[in-house]
Amino acid sequence: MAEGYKIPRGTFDILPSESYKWNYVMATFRRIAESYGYHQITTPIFEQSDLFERSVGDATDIIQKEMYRFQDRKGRSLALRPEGTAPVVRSFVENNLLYEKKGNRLYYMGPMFRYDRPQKGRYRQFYQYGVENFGSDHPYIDAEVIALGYSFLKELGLTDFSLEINSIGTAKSSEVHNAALSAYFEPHLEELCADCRTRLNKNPKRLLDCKVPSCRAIAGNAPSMLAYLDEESAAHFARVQEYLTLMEIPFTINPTIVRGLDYYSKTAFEYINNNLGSQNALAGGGRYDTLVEQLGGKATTGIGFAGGFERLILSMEQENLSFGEVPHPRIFLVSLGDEAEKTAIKLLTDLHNAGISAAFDVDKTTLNAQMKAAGKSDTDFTGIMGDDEIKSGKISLKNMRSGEQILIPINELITFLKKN
RNA sequence: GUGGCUGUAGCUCAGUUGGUUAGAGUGCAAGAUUGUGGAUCUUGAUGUCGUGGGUUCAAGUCCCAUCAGCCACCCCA
Repeated sequence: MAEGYKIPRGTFDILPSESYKWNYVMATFRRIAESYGYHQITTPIFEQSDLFERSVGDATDIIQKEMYRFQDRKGRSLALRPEGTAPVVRSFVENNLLYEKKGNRLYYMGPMFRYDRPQKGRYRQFYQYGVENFGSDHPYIDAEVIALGYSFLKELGLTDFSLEINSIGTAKSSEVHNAALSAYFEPHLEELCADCRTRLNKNPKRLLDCKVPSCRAIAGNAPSMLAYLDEESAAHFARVQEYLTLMEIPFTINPTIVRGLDYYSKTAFEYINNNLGSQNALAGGGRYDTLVEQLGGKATTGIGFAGGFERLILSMEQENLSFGEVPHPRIFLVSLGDEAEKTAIKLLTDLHNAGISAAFDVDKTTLNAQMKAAGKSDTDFTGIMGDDEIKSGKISLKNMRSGEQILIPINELITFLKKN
């Protein structure tokens, strides 16, 4: 480390002692997604930059200041993906997945990149899981996608979160609402905070959940999003709620949920954990009925959500939840003397070939040191071999949890370990 | 991108108004224990005091810059 290299800002290593947590949540997500009939899709971590500019929205912070953009040697403008939906839609269109058996229920996991100021729960390279469902605009599908996310969080044991849903209507009704908001806030321009003044032009809906008290007071009487829903969106939203109720999924309606990406329409939802500090969104998503067509595909509706693994693990740690079994060897071999060491190494090879995790510490020679190493490894069993055992072809097997010790023939060890 | 707090051993942290060889707990290693781990005891190793500059006879301590983490804003996963 003479050079003192340091990890880039906002990134982190997943160290060996933490990896099992990541594997656990990833495996759980995969299991839940597959139980809902979803199939995994993996897309590159970089794409043409205009894929994101056109879908996420030119004016959004994600595109304006957070995207890692670069040129390759041929001058192509590429970007490290800041989110997962656009690439999946790109692949869906490019590969005509609409016509594939496994094409319209997709899930993905992988790193995303956003040049943000790092904070707990917010990183420049972060890992997301998500699902996308194409081809049906039935409100049941909305409820099912929401249910998938809900089941996942529940399956992990999380309880400190809430599901908030909203409908942002169609692009048309949203425009009308924006106009109404502008008309409403315009006269109050002087009283608004600096952020809200820029929001007024960029995205008036954002004024609705400003945290500044003076803005809040004004926003209190502002025209609500729900009041401006077109008939179809309103009916759709009502039915989504009916299905969620039928599925016994608790939710609250939060008319200030906006979502930061341009492509959303109708249903929008977030899973919020209020103990996480200011980065409190566990996952979020919504319907995007025009995105596929916008990206050059046949008009196809879609809905999906994405969540961050970092915040998930943080929440689980806060709630003291289990990440499954901590990896440890099944058996640790201890040998005394040269003959025994040879036997141990042969046995170790057999164990590895049988797919049993087995450990051995050649550097430690005394029994005591080896036993200590065995204890530290958190092994289930320790197999001890000395002169006595070698002569009789047996191994002393100590159960490290109970302390019990038995003597069994070496050639029965693998069978024994598979059974116990 | 804005404002604030912090940075000393692998980890958690102490370090008095600037003063000589920078400490503790934990973890790590060895031994007590050359056929039995987890408890206890003994001993031991480990620090560019985030980095770079400055002030000073003297800087972990003061000043400036820089990097990083955290908190709030912003944004969002």
